[in-house]
Amino acid sequence: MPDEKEITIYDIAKHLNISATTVSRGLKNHPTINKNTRKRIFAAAKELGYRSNMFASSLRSKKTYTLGVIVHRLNSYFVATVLAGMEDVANRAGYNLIISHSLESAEKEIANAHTMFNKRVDGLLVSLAYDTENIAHFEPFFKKGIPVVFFDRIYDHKESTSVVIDNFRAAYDITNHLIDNGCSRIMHIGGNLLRNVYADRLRGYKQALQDHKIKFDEKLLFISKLNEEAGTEAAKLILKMGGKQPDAVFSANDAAAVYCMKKLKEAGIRIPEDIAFAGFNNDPISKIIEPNLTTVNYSGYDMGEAAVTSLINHLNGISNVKTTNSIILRSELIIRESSSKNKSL
Amino acid sequence: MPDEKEITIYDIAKHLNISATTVSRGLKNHPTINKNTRKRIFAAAKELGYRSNMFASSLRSKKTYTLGVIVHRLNSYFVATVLAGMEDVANRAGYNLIISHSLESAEKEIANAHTMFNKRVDGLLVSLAYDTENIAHFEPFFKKGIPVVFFDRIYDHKESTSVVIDNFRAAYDITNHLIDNGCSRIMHIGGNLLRNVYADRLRGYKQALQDHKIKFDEKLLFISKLNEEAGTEAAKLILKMGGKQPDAVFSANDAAAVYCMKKLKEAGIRIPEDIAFAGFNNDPISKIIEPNLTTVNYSGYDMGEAAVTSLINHLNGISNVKTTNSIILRSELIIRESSSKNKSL
DNA sequence: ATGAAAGCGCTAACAG
DNA sequence: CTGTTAGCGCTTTCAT
Repeated sequence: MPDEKEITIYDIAKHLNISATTVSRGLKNHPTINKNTRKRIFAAAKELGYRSNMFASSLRSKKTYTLGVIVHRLNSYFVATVLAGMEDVANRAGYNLIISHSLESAEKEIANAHTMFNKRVDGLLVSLAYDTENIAHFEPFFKKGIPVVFFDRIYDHKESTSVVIDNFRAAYDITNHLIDNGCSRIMHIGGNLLRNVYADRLRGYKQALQDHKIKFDEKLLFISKLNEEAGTEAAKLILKMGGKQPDAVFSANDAAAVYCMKKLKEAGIRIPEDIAFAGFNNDPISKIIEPNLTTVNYSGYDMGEAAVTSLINHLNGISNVKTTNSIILRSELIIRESSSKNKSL
Repeated sequence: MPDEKEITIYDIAKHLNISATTVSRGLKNHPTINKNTRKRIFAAAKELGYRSNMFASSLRSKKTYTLGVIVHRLNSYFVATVLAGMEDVANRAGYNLIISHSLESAEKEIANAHTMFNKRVDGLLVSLAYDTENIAHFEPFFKKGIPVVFFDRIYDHKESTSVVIDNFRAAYDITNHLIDNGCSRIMHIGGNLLRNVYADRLRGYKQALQDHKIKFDEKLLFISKLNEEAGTEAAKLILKMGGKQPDAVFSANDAAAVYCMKKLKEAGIRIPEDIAFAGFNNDPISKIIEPNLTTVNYSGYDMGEAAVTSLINHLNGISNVKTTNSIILRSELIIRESSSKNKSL
């Protein structure tokens, strides 16, 4: 083992004939240390190959400069963009990210929360798993005053900030768009209603129907995991409907929409002529499927940025959870061929 | 701040009228501690709400039970699968993962390596960024005897293990497949040749050509970043070739293949009749594009599992980098419609 | 502007 | 099987 021994601030202190205290302060650019002394300290640190011992530091100072992130999955274009946004802001502020994923399982999310707690993150960023029923596993954070920010898949809680888009509005708009294109039997492929994103999208859908005097039909609601399998299942369901097939499908995400389209196309259904389609998220696959999928776009990067900014502000005592309860980001409807019954673009 | 004070092993010790040492050992299930005492310790820990202080522990023991992971990007189906495999094995062995991404930039990779080093990870798992030229930034790890395992995008280094598939062979096979389907002017969309994966795939492609007495044509080689833009560029290039267009394209990844196909289709080129296509990685989009894309499949999950297993074994002194230099995983050719010139499946 | 001393919470000898 | 002792490397009063 070529284990050169670690250089500590004491080594630097000895080397410079000053005290460890001064070195510690100097390294942190403490103002009470002579500028020249500081320079010498940094030079010595570099020369000796010093690296700070975060454990010793954290043990003492009780700050870790680490933020925990729990996402529902990693394998998602949207999530990856969020993480990129988070990392940018965090790094710029001197924080590091510990990323973990729940794989959509509440059980794993709970385990991750435990780990984060034990790693003593300074703050936590969470997008809930598909089937998380309550947030008891974050209670320890609240109790200790460790700030928790929810993003996208949020949970309303008086002690934490949420970063979201107006899912209700976006769903309302996209459903209206389908109706404007002459659709009236619109199927909705939704997700677990425990999750705000899916509950709100369903509400928006229902509201749009109601505002056009279209009666909500229970049979046209398909709640699922919104994955490939779910999309295929939805298609099978549609194919079994016989004459009462929908003339449009609004899916709460792009994946389910795309796999549903795929299956229907194989069965000879024409899109959008027979059935129009709309998704949600503007995933890259929405531009690969033919016809290209109408969807809702919102910036994961901005969301990540907003979430971390809010968290760090809070950590610095600049903002307060009591005043900032939620941050709403912009979203936009992207109309593509899959929903244009009249003309193909 | 509702900052209840932290419970330490001393609190437990006092509570139970035993020494801190015994508590420390008991918590770790040290065999020399009476089974009954252990039970009482755990009960007390739970009762008092104890949580271990990893900093104090790491400071003392010099082990962090943390593995660093540096991937080229997060936003990739393959990478996400790898991470899932890694997490499974790591967690089961009591290790945690710190994940970071270089966003394909060598500069960011270097910064990440620094961070990992300062966080004192017990071991490192790396898939290199697109343009990393050397691995000087991992030198500190080698020097300190911290094991580094490369996976997928590896770098041959005498002190570290690599986990890969036989890229040469896979590319050779897929090119042969195209030739067997009657193609002879096969274009290759490749990546940076600094990366083993792309260099090996190019070699496999060339070897297949040579074995069929087809001369390698420099004009049919397009080196790029293999992203959406690159695919589109490749398509433009093909369209400009006039009569000398290729009759097949083998892309070193699915993304470039798919976006190239998309552009060509818009221009009226028929696939596979005019130009056959093959990609690499079996990304979900390969099954969305029409016609479905022939590609090479290999399990990211298995790769993640293998990499972490190897790393942990090494940490436990079970295996040795000097004996295990590389682990080769299985891959398979998946033939779909995009390459079947004769009949559509 | 700098230093001395006292821990932060845990673990690793070494003793019993 | 259990306890005593002595730090790990750093930060933080409190002095000077």
